[in-house]
Amino acid sequence: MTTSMNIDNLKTFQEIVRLGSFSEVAKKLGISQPAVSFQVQKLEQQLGMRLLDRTQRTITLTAAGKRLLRFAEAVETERERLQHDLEQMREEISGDLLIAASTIPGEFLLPLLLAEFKQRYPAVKIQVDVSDSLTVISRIRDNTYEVGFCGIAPEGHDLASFKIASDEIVLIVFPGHPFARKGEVSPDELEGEPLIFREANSGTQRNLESLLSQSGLDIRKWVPNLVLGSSQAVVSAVAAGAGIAFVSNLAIKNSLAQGLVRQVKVKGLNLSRDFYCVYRQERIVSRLLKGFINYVQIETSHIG
Amino acid sequence: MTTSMNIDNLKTFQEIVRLGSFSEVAKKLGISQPAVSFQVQKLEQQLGMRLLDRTQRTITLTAAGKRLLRFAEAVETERERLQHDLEQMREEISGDLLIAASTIPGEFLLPLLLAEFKQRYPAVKIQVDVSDSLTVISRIRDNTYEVGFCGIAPEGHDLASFKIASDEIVLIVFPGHPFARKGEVSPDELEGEPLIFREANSGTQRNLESLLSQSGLDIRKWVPNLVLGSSQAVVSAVAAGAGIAFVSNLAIKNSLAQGLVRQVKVKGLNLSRDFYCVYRQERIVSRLLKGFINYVQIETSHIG
DNA sequence: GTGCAAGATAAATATTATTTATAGTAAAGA
DNA sequence: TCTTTACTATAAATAATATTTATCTTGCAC
Repeated sequence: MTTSMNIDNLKTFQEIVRLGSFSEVAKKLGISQPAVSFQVQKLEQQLGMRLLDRTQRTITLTAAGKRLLRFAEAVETERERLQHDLEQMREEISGDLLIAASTIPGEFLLPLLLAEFKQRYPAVKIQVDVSDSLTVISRIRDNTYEVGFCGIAPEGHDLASFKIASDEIVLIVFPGHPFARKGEVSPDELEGEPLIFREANSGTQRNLESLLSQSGLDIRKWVPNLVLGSSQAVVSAVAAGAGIAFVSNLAIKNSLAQGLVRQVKVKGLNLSRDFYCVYRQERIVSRLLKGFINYVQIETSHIG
Repeated sequence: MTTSMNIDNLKTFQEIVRLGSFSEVAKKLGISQPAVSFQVQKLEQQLGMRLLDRTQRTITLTAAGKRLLRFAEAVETERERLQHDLEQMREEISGDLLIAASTIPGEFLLPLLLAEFKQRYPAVKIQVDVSDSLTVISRIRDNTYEVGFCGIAPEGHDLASFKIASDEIVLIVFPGHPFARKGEVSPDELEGEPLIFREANSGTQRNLESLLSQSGLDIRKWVPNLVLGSSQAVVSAVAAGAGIAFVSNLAIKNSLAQGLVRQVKVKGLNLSRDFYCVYRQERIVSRLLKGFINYVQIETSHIG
């Protein structure tokens, strides 16, 4: 009966008092009107007192409501101070960050991560250089870069690392394609299918080729049906029915959910890889680097 | 990403700092250890910063963690003040409360409601007198009582009322009884069944008899197999297989959920009724009465 | 190394909040 | 007085979140 009290509910309450209307508040907060009703009911039940006398046209605070309003304001003030101080602590984090990344992380993982990081720590300047996984690791080892992101966990005790994401190269087809119904195909069946690629000299493409050949599938013997300039373009082309393609599952989350493309298993082919954040433990001296690694850890902690 | 912040999470956080151990906190708060982990993770994600450096043996606050702790303490202080002031407002509510109630509300609804009310407003003295629904209404109308609870919504504009509960008289049998499998029986099938009753002169029993006879079912022609002194005793006897009985569904919630008895429909019999809280609008002058009615409204608002 | 203690994680489950659709209600206008 | 309107309340379904149980990982002590 004495359940948690949610700070959002308090904000809703404050807005109600300010605007004098449940539906206005709902509009303003981008939730439905019943949600506002329920939030008030929850507060009233938690406190065991009526907070608002609501008639059709007017909403008046009860004595208890007035008291709660003061509480809400006090909490709000404190919360703003907290926010401010934390910002402050983030501002203190400034400087340059030198990041080495291999293709997939550099293309799919880092853009989002870095955008959010920059928003939180605006004073930080970031440079990302893309190469392959082995180069990333050796550049971290020789101190050319401070942090690296790659598809190989480093050996040896000089480098620390943690997993940031799981990735799998998958075959995608457009939903009307015969493969879509089968769900799984054998490598032989792929021959003759119109394949869509990235440009042959792009990192993603080279990566793909080497990965597939490791699994015994040499895609170079297939003539590409279409060669495009970005992974997103490849996905769009598949969705449009122009052919089939191998892509990272990190690139197709949305398109899959929207049903624009279908994922098809290839028998005997398992191209899942983990990606790691790599750094030299003893290089973590700057607050910036420490903050960045903390940040990456927290933001990726939910990933399998 | 900037989701609600829960005051319970703050408390958990404070406890962690105090006890220095997730599992201890879990034990103390009566939740599982992973729940504590998750709460901390949620806070860290909301604030985008690491709050606790946790190694196997020790847990240390980060700078951000220290700041959050101060916030948590501030909120806690404010919450205690709020609590205190609301108690105060409740203390001011004192005096005598004269309640008239008909049998079912008096027996099933009010005990719980009044117990909680007394706990909140300890200074209040309550007297409940039980009679039948019509008497309740006329006693409210003539100002003998201040509030009434009965199974009839009053006519006329001098009395205000609102629904507090829905009740249905149902036939219950023990789970092994042939009726239990059928789920529905006709009134004729009831003849010869061992019926269990309350004493003939109890309010509940008289009520039941009149209700059933209104539906064309005269139970007085059946000889009771067993006569008991309380509704709970009747339910227990049915659960023990001593016979079948008509009872209010308000009395069997638990027993039903535990599978001790089964509810059986009787064809053509619909004995559902609503119960109301009744009062004279213009008599609500005392803070006590107002507080009581508010309280009842809030506590029963979830009822269909 | 082996075992232990403490936190992290995964998957399943329980709980809670929110939405959509609908009902109910007082006030305003015809 | 009847209808319309502009609100809030409610129900049922759904979505989102939190919690639990079971298991895993890891650093530390022995």
